[in-house]
Amino acid sequence: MEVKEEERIVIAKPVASRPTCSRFKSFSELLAGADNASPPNTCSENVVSAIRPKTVRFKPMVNRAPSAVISSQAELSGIGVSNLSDKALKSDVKPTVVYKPLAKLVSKTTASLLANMGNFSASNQPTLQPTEAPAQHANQEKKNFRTQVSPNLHQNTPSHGETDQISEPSKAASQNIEEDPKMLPAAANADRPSYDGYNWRKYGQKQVKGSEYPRSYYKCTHPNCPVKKKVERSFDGQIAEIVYKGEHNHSKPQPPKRNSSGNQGFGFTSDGTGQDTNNSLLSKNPNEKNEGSEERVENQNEIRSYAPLSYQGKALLHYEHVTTGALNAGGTSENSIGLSGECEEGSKVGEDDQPRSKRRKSENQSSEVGTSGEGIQEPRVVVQSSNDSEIMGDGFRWRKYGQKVVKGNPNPRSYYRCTSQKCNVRKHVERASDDPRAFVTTYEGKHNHEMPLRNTNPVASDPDSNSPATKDKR
DNA sequence: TACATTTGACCCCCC
DNA sequence: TGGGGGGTCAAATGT
Repeated sequence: MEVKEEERIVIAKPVASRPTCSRFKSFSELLAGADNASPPNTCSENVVSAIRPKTVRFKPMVNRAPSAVISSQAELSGIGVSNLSDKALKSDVKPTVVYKPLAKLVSKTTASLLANMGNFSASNQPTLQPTEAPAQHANQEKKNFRTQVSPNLHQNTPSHGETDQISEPSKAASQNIEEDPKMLPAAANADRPSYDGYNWRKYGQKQVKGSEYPRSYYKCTHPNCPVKKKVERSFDGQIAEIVYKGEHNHSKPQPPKRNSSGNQGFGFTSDGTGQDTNNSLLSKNPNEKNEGSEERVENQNEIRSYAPLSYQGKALLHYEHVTTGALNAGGTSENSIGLSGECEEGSKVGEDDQPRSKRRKSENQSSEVGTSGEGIQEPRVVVQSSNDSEIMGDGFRWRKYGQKVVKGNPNPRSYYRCTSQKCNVRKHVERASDDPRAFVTTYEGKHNHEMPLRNTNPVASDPDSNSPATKDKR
């Protein structure tokens, strides 16, 4: 059957994370199904097997492209866009698309970018990413909101959190893209700038216990730059978590301004941490050391969270996404974001031009990062979300201080503290073992302060804001 | 030919 | 003090 065939393809594909099956079902669902013991499809199994591919290189399979796209979308949708998809998904058995990307207006720039994006046919992206991604990103970056939203609610109201979610999709897309791109010749990927605007080189990947996702290790390619980051991606290709270590001792590399074409601006590709990139790109703030900052965790997984449970229950986090980078405020910024996500490809495209080595060199040049003129961006302000803390669905700002795998649940548990100085409230979040899509949040203590306002406007809103300025100060 | 990614293996840290 | 696990290294592989 068709499915089988695809599965096969999947297997062949190195990227375990992206089960081709996605087309049929989202990975998460598959997982869920697996957990439930009711394997949704044969695919699930296959997928599993595929998960740990041995060095198989991706070959840009013709077939794959479509599938990939689809998957990406699905994933994306799943991630961010829960809204549309939610209904559909829920209603449908098709888990594949958890969320569908909402069609949103895209700025011209975005459109152009998209258009430029090579692989992704305009068809795909434009609809998906451009629309959502941008908006989402902006939000995301704002803070990594984790919203606990009911599945349905998710996107209905594009609230911040939602937006974040949305962004996710974009990210997801980006990620997917990223990954796909990875599939691209290695060289092409090399040192490619991520959304955060920095260039990263993958130096390792490992399956971490308790984590469903493989963890990838990246180093900043800038000479002498100690910054490293760990990226965990969900099978969907979504970034489950990103942790930065160290601070960049250099400004962001300028995005290659090669062609005037839209791509240019985004030279970056997502390393897999697409998120980061988003910010950076958008933000272009030279300052952004966002990433660099000690450790930031971005969880996007949550995006999928479904039902927001009250404190105790299973809370679904939309996603915790902390974009390292700044977020674009407003939808416009989105463009960039969305782009960014997609940009990978675009970026790649652009970068392809240059020899990898050059790319690296370009990094060094980064000093001007901010300027990148990629026309792409609209001067939108990008707010950098502070990676340190994020406003979660519960409306409070939390800082992740640990993660651990607890018995009884294969999923890692993340520990958060309320960032309010006087507040001792803590909570830990973990995926429900029975329902990977659901997050269980347990709170300890009571807040002795009011819930921080969430600003819709990324820039202004966060006190913590990650606005570049603030960060810098920090 | 050069370079990036993959991945098994090793090292070190923490419990 | 030992074991487990995370993080890093480096050869192999592929583009």
